[in-house]
Amino acid sequence: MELPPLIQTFVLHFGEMGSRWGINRTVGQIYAVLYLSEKPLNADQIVEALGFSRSNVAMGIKELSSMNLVMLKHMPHDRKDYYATHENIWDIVRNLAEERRKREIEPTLTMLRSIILEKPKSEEEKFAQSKMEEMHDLIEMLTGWYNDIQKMETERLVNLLKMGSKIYNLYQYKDKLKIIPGGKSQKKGIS
Amino acid sequence: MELPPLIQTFVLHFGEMGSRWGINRTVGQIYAVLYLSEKPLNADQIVEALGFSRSNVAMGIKELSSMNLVMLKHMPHDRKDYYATHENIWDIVRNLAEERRKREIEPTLTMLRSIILEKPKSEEEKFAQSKMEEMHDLIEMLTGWYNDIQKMETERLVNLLKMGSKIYNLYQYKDKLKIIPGGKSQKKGIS
DNA sequence: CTAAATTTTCAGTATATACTGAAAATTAAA
DNA sequence: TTTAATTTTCAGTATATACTGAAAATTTAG
Repeated sequence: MELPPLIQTFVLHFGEMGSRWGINRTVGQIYAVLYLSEKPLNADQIVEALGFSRSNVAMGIKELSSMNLVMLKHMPHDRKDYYATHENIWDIVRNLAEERRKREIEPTLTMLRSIILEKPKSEEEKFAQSKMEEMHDLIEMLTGWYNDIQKMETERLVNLLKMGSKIYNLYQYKDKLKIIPGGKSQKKGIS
Repeated sequence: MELPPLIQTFVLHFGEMGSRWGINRTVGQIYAVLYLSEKPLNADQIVEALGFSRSNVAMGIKELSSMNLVMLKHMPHDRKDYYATHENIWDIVRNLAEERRKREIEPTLTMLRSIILEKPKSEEEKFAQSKMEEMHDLIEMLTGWYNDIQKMETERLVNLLKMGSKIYNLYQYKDKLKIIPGGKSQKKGIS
């Protein structure tokens, strides 16, 4: 690998981090190289940059594609496949979140739902079921919120994030406020 | 393992899920058994329930402790160590989030900060640096929001979550609203 | 269609991670 | 203290995951 040192540090770190993110070292490094590259790269360029075998790179790309983390591109007069990460970093965040929901949350929710429906055959099972129900309701609340957020435009989302918990200063007055006349619309309370 | 079938399903699922959560099967299953148990359990009871070796259970408990996911308890006239999960499920969520921040986010932020400070030696490095800066700023914004949220009382947090993106209906009027006289307090706009 | 370029698959192998039993360390009752 | 109960550590082994080269499949230019 003969990447500039500054880039190499990032790439290696991303590879290490990968394992904590459910992707392996190879996949993490491939993603990092693509993220930092100004132009899309083909598989041979990635091999060149990282020193993995061609087949390993192919598998890594396959995994990244299945996670919607890279896009296939083509260059004029070149039949090789080129790959790039998404332009907008918020698209990446949204994709990552969605991937995690699908892989880490959804299966658990399904499992919980089916177990909760069963009839408990002992006090032990009854207690366990109540704990599972609690977990189910919590996850459902969190994913409900997440779905709401996922639908928002990025600009609005950023505004909300920047406000942080200060939004609560508004919330506590939700039933007591009224818009000062003169704006585009008037509203009493919040639906 | 001779757990009731309903509990066994949950435990096995949690074990499988563990690998996607950065903990291994053993650790996931131990956690699941503790979560569903009405009383704290000692290591031998966990061995009994799951069929792992004593030493494997010891290591699993050690890892769960280091993640603040289990608490050590003692029973009268019994010198064995007993373990239990936190009572309040929100404490669990907060702990999990904090663990992830420490393990998945903080190291990356540190690495990004140090690289951004270096002088780029080529156009390629310059571009890479700008991408890293973008990533850094995004992560900082998200963790800033997260810190805000982490400080909130659970009840308030739940209210906010239930509102979801409807909160934005409030936000857009933030500079235009005034509290209807007669409430406990009055405020113009938001600090 | 044929043939060259390119990508993908997969069985075998290497590497990393998890698990065990035995032995060491710790704890606390006597 | 001593000693029995209990927990923890660790070297060796088993298991799972990652990686490779060679061969198969796919793609496209001619």
